[in-house]
Parts: sequence; structure tokens; C-alpha cells
Amino acid sequence: MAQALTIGRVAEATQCKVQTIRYYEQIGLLRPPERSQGNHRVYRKTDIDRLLFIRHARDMGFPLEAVRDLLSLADTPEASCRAVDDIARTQLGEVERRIRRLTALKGELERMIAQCSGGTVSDCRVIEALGDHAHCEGDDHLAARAG
Amino acid sequence: MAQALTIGRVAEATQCKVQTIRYYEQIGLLRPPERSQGNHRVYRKTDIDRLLFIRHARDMGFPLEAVRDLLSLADTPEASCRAVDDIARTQLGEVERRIRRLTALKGELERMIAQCSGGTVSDCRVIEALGDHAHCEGDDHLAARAG
DNA sequence: CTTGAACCTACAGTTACTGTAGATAGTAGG
DNA sequence: CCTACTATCTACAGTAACTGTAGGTTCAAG
Repeated sequence: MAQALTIGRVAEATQCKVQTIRYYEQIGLLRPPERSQGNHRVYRKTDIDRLLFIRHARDMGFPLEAVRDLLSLADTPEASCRAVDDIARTQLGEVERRIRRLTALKGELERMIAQCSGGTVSDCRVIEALGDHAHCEGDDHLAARAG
Repeated sequence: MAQALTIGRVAEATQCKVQTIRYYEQIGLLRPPERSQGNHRVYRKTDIDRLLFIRHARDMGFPLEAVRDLLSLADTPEASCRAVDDIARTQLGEVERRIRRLTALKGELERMIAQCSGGTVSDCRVIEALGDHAHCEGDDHLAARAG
């Protein structure tokens, strides 16, 4: 890799959009890089490494605030690993919660589709199911509404 | 159920926030209800049924645009059920995609957590894994980045 | 009547990007 | 050098689906 890259080249190298890179700088996840005489951003390897860390954490589903915390911890090698562990466990719990929710939804959708008569809307089991409040109120999915 | 309800009572009855009800009216999913002399919204059973349909569809994960389409179809009983079926199948596909993505993430998080040494950040496998680009580039999860 | 709750509209915030407009900088080819 | 095109800049707004807040009006109970 070359010693210094413009933002577009960094975007290519990291598969992260130019606008997103600027966004991360704006919200403080990335430090402002050096600038050329023409005011173009000039990224060094450490900048790019940091961006890749961010992207990797985002890909793992960590919300930006958690990424911020992880970066802070990564910048503090003598800090306890416990905080990192906590963040990761919180995220794992969230992922498991989402999987459960989606799996239940999958089952419902499959049932609705299997019952679809292929005729007209007036006979439609999907529409009927969506409009069926007795069923709806008997389920716990309303009460368990997720974000 | 009483013949007519104010928005707050509808919100209670449907577990849908007042602001969200107003939002749905603003974006055209709900029709503007009658108004009292004091300009308060007055909801009838048909209004509430429509809101419950919307909530149910949202709970199933249908995006608002799809909910709009489903409502339109529900208002057209002689229309073909095929369109409804298509919407539901699209949503099912999306749910399956998300489950697959989350399940892969779960596995990764579990591996990272299992390797956490419980010492300091400098020995931390979570931080190391997030900063590990050789590993990162060898995986397909970067390429398969979801929204 | 008073007081507090419910309701109203208008506008902005949330999360994580993403796009657009108008202007400047950089580069390659003639 | 000139031209043309691409890349980059900042500022601001849009996206999806809500959600909150402010300031004002209406309603209901004591």
C-alpha cells in the first residue's frame, strides 16, 4: 500500500463510501487526516487501519457508540479487557434477540403464504391474517414488539 | 368498544403511540378521521381496524411502502391475490436473509468472546479480531456487507 | 372558576448513513 | 498553456420509521 492516499482511494481500498468516511470524521470516530496544499485529505496507514477497525466493528453489528467505546479501549492497551468483553456480550445478546424475533416472523410468514388461495383479495389469507385482530390479540408478538 | 375514541384512547387500545398515529395519517396510511368541535380527532371502528392492520403488518416487518400496497389491495377485494402473495414472499426472503446474516454474526461474536483472555486490552482477542485485516480480508463478510 | 390532563400543529431529533449543489483542485491530452 | 474531465471540498438536506419538544388550545374534574 502507498504511503498516503486521497479519500477516494481509501474508499476503494476499504469498500467504505467517501461520504461515510467524511461522516465518521465528522462524528469523531476518525481523526482529521493531514491535508494537501489544495486542502484534500491525505490518509496514512494508521488512518486506514482505524477505518478498517470501524468497518469491521460495524459489520459485526456494533452500534456506533459501541464502536466509539471499542476504539477508546483499543487506544488504551493497559485498560481491562473486561469492558471489551461486556460490549461484545451485549452485542451477542442483541443478535440472539433479533434472530429469535426473525425466526418467529419467518414461521408466521410461511404459514400465511402457504394458505394463500391464489384467487382474489377477498379470499386472501394474507390480508385476512393481517386484519385478524382476534388472532392478533391472542399472540404475544404485539406485546413483544421490537424496534 | 365505544363508538368513537380520541387519539389517546386509540393509542391505548392499539399499543401504538399518539405520535405514530399522527405520523401514519401524515404519510397517508391512515385517512384523516372526523374531528370534534374542539378539533380533536374522533376515531371510528373502521379507523381503528385500519390502524391495527398497519401495526400487524409492521410487526411482521413489512416496510411502510409494502404496508401501503397491502392496504391498497385490501381496499380492492376483486384484485388478484397474486400481488399480495408477491409482497409476502419478498418479505419472507428478506427475513431469511437477515436470519442468515445474524446467525453468521452470532458465530463470530461467540468465537471472539470465547477467546477473550480476561486480561488487558493489549492481550484482547476481541480488539485483535476487529483490527485484524488479514483475517478480515479473507472473510466474505466484508463483501457481503448488509444494510 | 381553577387546574391539570389531553389534544393540537409545527418543527426538530434519532441512527447511520446517503445524496446533492456549487465551487475548487488535480491531471491528462492536445 | 488550454481544455475537459475527474476528484475533492463544504454545506445542507434526504432516507426510513418513528419519536420528542415547544407553545398554544380544548376538555374535564373538583
